[in-house]
Amino acid sequence: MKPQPDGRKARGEKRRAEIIDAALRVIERDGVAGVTHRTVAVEAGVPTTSTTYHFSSLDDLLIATLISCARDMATEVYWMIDRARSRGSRGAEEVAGLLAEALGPRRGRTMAEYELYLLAARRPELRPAARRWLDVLTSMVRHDDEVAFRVFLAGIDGLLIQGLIDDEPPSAEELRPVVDYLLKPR
Amino acid sequence: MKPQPDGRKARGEKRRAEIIDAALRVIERDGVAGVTHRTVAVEAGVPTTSTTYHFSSLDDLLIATLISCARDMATEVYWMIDRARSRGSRGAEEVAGLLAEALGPRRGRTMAEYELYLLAARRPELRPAARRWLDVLTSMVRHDDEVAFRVFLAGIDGLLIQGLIDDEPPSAEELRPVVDYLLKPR
DNA sequence: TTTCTAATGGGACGATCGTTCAGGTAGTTT
DNA sequence: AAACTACCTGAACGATCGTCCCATTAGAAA
Repeated sequence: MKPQPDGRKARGEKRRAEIIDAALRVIERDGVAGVTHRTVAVEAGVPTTSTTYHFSSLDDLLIATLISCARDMATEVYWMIDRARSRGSRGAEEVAGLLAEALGPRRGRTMAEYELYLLAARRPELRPAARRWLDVLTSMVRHDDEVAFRVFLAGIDGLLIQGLIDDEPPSAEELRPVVDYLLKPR
Repeated sequence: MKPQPDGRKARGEKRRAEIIDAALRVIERDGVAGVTHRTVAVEAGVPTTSTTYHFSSLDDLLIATLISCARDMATEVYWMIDRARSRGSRGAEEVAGLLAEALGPRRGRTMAEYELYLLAARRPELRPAARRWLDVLTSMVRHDDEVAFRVFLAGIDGLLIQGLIDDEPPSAEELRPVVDYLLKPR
């Protein structure tokens, strides 16, 4: 890694990243429907033409944003598993806590993630990104029971998407027995 | 029920229903993002102003469409349970078949349903509609085990949304063991 | 028949959209 | 120094958007 290959490119990539961050905030707040060159530019505090310069089209910006979101999600899953292992836990408490957090303070982010799901349903090129956190989980944990593991993955997604349409987000305590059931071997 | 209270209103409501049907087809094909007064009007074969006459705003049209979609979904769930009961089945085969159908021939409709979910996540007034099929299921089946039932509901949703980002839709045979696991008492 | 009302549809207005362009700035290379 | 390149940005273009206006049609009520 060279420290300064090109100061101009470094600044450019930094701004590009800032635009992606701003776009993600717009998605969290208003959904994919709220993403325009102008709303993202205002959110990022840059002129409108800056978003068209760094992304060849609005679609490019949207795809880059959701892929970035998916990478963050996969990273979080990775560290959650790592944390649970270091405690020698089976993970039920960690999973219930993460779900409650995803449906509470991080609700906007969770909605953005499911908008990625739906976008990936219509655009095959986004599917690897949308499956990323599933792949991380699949590759990290031991599969004693293939079917039980698939049920676990589906259960997580179902609890999240159903939690999004609850009138108020469920607490970790409410989710705990369901997660326990999902993780309990038989 | 009077046969003809007003011929004009009858025609009006018929056209209103046709517009909703057209809007649903647009959502299935292009997603909520593809819904505009003009695209829906073209799909329905009516002039643009007709959609603005029957719906006070585009938002009203979108909401009416997704509520209609949710009602259809609830009706289907109702009859699926009824059919399974009349066969004396526990429903595993019916559920697996319904999932495969939802992810295969009826993929567009399924995507539309999950766009309703996400819209409901942002608009509390849509949540009762989005929860409707869950409520139908909850009210119709016996709850021996509350937690197991919640796992079942979450599992269905998770299998559907994950099936939407598979490269090719899973078959009923592939889904069967997972559904069996979800339904098996313990 | 006359009057009233709901539905219809052609046309257009202002707003906002994605995108382009051309000039300007600043860091890199020769 | 000059030449080059990458980034930046104000301004504007054409397309499309939601919505409104107003004349017309047709069924209901008088």
